[in-house]
Amino acid sequence: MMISALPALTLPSFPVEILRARCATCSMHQLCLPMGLDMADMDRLDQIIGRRRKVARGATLFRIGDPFVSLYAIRLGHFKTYQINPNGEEQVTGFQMGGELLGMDAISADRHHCNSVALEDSDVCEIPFASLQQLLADMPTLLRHFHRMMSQEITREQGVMLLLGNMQATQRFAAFIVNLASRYEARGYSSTKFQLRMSREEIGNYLGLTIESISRLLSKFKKSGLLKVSNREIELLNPAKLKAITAGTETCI
Amino acid sequence: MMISALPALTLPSFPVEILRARCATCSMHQLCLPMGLDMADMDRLDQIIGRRRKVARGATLFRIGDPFVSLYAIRLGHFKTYQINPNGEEQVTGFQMGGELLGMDAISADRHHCNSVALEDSDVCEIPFASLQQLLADMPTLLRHFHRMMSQEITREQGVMLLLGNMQATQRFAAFIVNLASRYEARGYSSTKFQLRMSREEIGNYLGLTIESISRLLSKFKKSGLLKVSNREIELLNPAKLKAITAGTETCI
DNA sequence: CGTGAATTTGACTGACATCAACTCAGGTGG
DNA sequence: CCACCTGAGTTGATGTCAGTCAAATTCACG
Repeated sequence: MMISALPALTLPSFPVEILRARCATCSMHQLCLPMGLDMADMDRLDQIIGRRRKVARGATLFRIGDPFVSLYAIRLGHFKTYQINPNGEEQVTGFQMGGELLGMDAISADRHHCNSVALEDSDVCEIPFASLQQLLADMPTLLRHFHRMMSQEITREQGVMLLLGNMQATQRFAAFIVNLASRYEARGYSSTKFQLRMSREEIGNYLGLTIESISRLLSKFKKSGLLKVSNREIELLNPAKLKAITAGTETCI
Repeated sequence: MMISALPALTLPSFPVEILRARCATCSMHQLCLPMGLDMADMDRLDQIIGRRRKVARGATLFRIGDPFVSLYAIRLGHFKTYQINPNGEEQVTGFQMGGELLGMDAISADRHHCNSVALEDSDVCEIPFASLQQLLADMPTLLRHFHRMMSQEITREQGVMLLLGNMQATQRFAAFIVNLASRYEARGYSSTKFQLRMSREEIGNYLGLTIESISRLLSKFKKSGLLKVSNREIELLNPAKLKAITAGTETCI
C-alpha cells in the first residue's frame, strides 16, 4: 500500500538469474518473463526480436510524432520519457530502467506521444509491433503477459497522478527515492545505495518541483540522517523512515 | 496539440449513429467500435458481453482490492475513478462517460487498483475478461483495437501528469473544461453547453486544487465572459479563448 | 418551508517558486 | 601541473499562487 503510492514495480519479483539465463537477444527484458512460456515459444519470441540498438547518453530513441513501428525493451541503461507542453516546456513522465518496455503509449494512434532519451549509454531491443501482434494471437500466455505490462503502466501513471495531485514536496521526493530503491532491489542491485542517473532538474520536473526544491530536499534529508548524498550517489540510511514519509505516516522531519 | 495537453478523446471520431445502430447489448460501448469487424465477429462479441448492470448514483462499481473479473463498458452515465492515498485521502484519477471502458488498471495484478463510483444513475455492460481474452486471440482486429484502448488510457494519463506537473490553476481548469467539451462533441452532444456531473470538490481533487479554488476560477471565468455558469450547467461563451488558455497562449484573463 | 449540504466569497497564511549569488566538480589547454 | 572555464548544484532572500480558515449564501431535498 505504501509503496503503491508511487509507480509500482515494473518487474515482477523474480529471481533475476532466471531472466539472465535465458533469451538470447534480450537477456533481461520484460517479454522474456512470461512464466509458463515453453522453450519453443521462447524461441519464437526470440526470433521476432529485431536488432539490438545502442543509444548514447543524451540521444533520442523516439520522439513525439514519430510513426510507431516498434516497442523497445531496455536491456541496459536508463531512459526518461517526457511530453512537451504547448509552450515548449518539458514534462518528464517517467524514468525507465533495464527490463522495462518503452513505447506503449504509441499503440493508440500509431505515433509516439512522448520523447524518449537515454540518460546514459544504453542498449535496447527493437520489438517490431506487427510481428509481436501475430505472436500474441498464437500465444495466450504471452498475450496475458503483454496485457499485464500495459495495465501496469496505467497503474504506474495513476500512482504519479496521486503523487502530483495529493502529496507535499517532501513526501513526493521520499516516494521517488523509495520507488527507485525498490526497483533496483527487484533487479538484484542494492536498494540502499545507488547512482541517480538523472539530474536534479529532471527529478524536479518529474515531481512537479523546481531544481532548487530538490536540492533543498536533498540537504534536508542529509541533515536529518535519512540519506548520504555525494553528487549523484545516494545511500539510504533509514529506509523505514523514508517509507513512512512516503506513506504520510511520518509527516515532518 | 493544444487539446492533447489533456486526456485525449476516448472515442475515435465516429458518427455516433453507427454505434447506436449496432450491438444489441451495448449500444454504444467502445468494443463495438472496431472498424472492420464483420457481422459474424460482431455477434461473437455480443455473445460474450455479460449482463447489463445498473449502477445507482453514488454506488460503487468496483473498489480497490476487488478481484478482477470483468471490464465494464459504460453504456450510459458518468463515473469517477479514484485512488486512496495512505492517509485515506482520495485522489480522483479520471472521469468516464458513455462509450468508455473501465477497469483496465486491474489487468496487471488481477485486482482493482482504484475505486469506481457512479456520478449519476448509470448503465454498464460487464465484459468477462476471460472470455474477452479468448476472443482476442481469434480476432486480430479486435485485439488491435483493445490495445489501442489500453494505450489511449496511458496517453490520457500522461496528459494528466502534464496538467498536474506543469500547469497553473487557471490553465488546468480551462483544460478540464475544454476536454469535457470535446468529449461531449465526439458523442454528438453540445460541446458548448452541458452539465457538470461532478461536484466542485471532485473537480478540484482531480486537478490538484481545492474546492475554493475551483469556485473562484468559475467566478473568474464567468466575470471575463468565458463561461455562463448556473449551478452545474455551464455554457462555453468563448471556446477559442478557452482553448488558448489551455494551450498557454493566452496566459492571464 | 426548513434543514443540512454544497458553494461562494473574503482575509490571511504558507509552501514552494523565483531571483540571485555562490560553490564545486570535471574537463581543457597552456 | 595548474589556471581557467563551464555547467550542475547549493543556499539565501524575497515574492506569489493557491491553500486554509471562517462566514455568508444558495441549493437540494424531505
